[in-house]
Amino acid sequence: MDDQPRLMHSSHGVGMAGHPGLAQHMQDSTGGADGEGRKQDIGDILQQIMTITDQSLDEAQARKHALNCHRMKPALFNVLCEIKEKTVLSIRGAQEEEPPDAQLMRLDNMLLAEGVSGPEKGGGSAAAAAAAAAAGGGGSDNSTEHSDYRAKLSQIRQIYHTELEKYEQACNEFTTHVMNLLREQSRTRPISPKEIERMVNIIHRKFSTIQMQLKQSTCEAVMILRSRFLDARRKRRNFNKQATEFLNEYFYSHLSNPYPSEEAKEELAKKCSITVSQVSNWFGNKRIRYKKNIGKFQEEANMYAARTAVSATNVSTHGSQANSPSTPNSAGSAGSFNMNSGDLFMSVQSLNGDTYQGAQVGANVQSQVDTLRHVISQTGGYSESLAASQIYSPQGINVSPNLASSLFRCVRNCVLSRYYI
DNA sequence: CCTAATGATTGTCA
DNA sequence: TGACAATCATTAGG
Repeated sequence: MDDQPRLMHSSHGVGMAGHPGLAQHMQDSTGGADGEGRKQDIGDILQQIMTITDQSLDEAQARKHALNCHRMKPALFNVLCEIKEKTVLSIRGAQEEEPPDAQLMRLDNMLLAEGVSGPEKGGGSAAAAAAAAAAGGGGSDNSTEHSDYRAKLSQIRQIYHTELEKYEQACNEFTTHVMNLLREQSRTRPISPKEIERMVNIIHRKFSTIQMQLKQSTCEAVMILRSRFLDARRKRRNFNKQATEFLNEYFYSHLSNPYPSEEAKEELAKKCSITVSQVSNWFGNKRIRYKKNIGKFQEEANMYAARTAVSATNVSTHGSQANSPSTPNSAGSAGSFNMNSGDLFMSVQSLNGDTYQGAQVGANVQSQVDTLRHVISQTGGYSESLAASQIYSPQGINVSPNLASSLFRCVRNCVLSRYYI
């Protein structure tokens, strides 16, 4: 406490606690004749008061009692009252009510929003979810990070509440102690109930300052936790295998136009447990990387084409519709788009396609043949659809048109010959 | 430890 | 605003 709690005088003439007959004493003390003797007495009393702290507790109590019973005590009391009245003016100005603290309100709001000072647990998880949403994160270990965040937040919450309780308890104890002390002192010096009340206010203000520091530290802790959580989410995590497969499936089956609509993105996001923006990122990356080096992705493309063909065939053979098995739901549409609508995506490739590598083409063709063999053996022979699919069209191979055409024919013949055996 | 793969970010353009 | 291109930063495999 930097500013000593000074006793405040209430309005003039208010009775002092424990001293209803103060005026009487005052009049008694002013009319005396033996001034010298009284001065001596007062000097003694003051001396005793000054040395009271040097004495033991029992001694002090005894001395206090003796002072209370001293015949000059009322006179001393009056003097104290006079001094107090004189000092009141200089003190009064310092006792203004503080306006509601904006910073405290901010802290309170934040603690409430973060679920630290809220009514019940669960606010923490909401905040965690909000943080996750803000980070745009998803992913497989989503829940573990959430629980980690929740655990840390509830730890903070617990510490906060424990400390708060401690402070409140200490504040109450101290207030009671001071009030008792003042009541006790009011027997020897003039203290009004209002002054006691003011003293209590001062104590409460001091404790609320401490509370604010606690709130501030808690807020800081939450912010640090939150930023760490968000940073962790911002870290790159590879998508799980299944998610990548879903994305690749879509990409290669829509190779002619690998630009999923918003709805398609949402559906993919749902299937892959990632966000729509992550889907967009993935397609953005995929398109550009595919375009940059088609050869590298050829095998992957073949694999997914084969896979979709297989699944399409399975669907068509097991399903009730037996009309057109050559048009698998996604691959088929892409294929037909490719053939009819001039394949914008791939035509871009043809224009700036400078990645021709002879050996690579050989490998590509070989891998295509292998894939097709595999597909045929799986499907029990179904080649027309595959021959028409964009993967095996001349445009689908990143070579000069003539070479591509001949290779394409070669592959198709190979396939057809196998089929017709 | 090096390197390729890959998800995310940023700046630019139509 | 979405796509693209370049780049960053992290992960994973040898």
